[in-house]
Amino acid sequence: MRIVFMGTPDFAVPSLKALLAAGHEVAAVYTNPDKPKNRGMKMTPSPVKVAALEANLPVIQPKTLRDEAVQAELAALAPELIVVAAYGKILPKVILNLPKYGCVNVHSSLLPKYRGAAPINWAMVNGEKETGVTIMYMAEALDAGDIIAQVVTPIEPEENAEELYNRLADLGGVLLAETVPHLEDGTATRTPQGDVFTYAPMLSRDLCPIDWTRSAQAIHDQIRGLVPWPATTFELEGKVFKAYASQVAGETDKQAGTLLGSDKTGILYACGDGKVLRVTELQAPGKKRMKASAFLAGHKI
RNA sequence: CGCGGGGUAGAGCAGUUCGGUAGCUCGUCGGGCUCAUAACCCGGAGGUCGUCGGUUCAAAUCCGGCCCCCGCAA
Repeated sequence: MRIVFMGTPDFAVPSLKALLAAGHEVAAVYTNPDKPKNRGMKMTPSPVKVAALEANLPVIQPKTLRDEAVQAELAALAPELIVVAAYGKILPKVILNLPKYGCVNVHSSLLPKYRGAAPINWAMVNGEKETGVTIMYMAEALDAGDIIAQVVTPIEPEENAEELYNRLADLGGVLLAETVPHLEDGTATRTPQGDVFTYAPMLSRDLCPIDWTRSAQAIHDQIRGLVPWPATTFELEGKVFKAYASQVAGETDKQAGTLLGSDKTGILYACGDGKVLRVTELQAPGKKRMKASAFLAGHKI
């Protein structure tokens, strides 16, 4: 099938590769323009752009899809299907109606739960036991289209959002490759999402500070759910540290937020439910992310 | 020129201000102790102090160049 692919971050790369591996003709890859990032604000291409160039695919990076010239260029590619995976732009109606088989989206949640930008993180932060990937037809409202296919996966108790992200990205590619033939032969189903849904808005720094009065499990979910960005924060020795991994460990009668000390593998804090949280991976200001055991080798707590 | 930190033993750090024997914690190796240990005790190995040059009797430390790394910022 002749497909135009649209995506930007790492999450979209397995989907693109799955289409290629399945032998589809990818006429072009749309991705967000290179942006100045990192130290020195160097211009950085998106992961999808890198993957597309490796595959010798044409890359198109419009600033907006509302521009008529951009739309005409897309129409000229004559896609039979447009596949969108975390592209980062809203597709106007003219584009939604362009391809013969429509526009489908790979979304990393079990819709209608967690529509929006950060479904993986929110599912974990909220302590969900399972999540998944949904392929759906795209509608004008964000992540509101009819569901074509879903795959469910458990959220492992000690997994972090980065690991889950990678798993879901791969699952998305697999599910996409399975689904496209059904679109082509007309056996794909369409299930409306209904009226009940939730949103997973963009992550922000407001979500980062630890509230030690919450339960140890809730804080644990927060820490692992915000990896690698924006990362949960806590204060130590008057400085703001980031926490990247933790364990719920034992009980205490100390007040929530009390620094209980440290052991071989981490720094111990009292939480609101009388449980202890052990921070096992952290990052000091200006330093790199490291195991708490390494940090403790050079710092007395 | 976006802001900032750093390169010292396998890891994490101190030492640099004020040049003078390379140090701490962890790990590792060997031995001891213990019913037992990510416990404790004793002993050992392991470092061109990023690199090139300069100053000096003497440079991890002072001066200059170069290389590399990292954090913030999304």
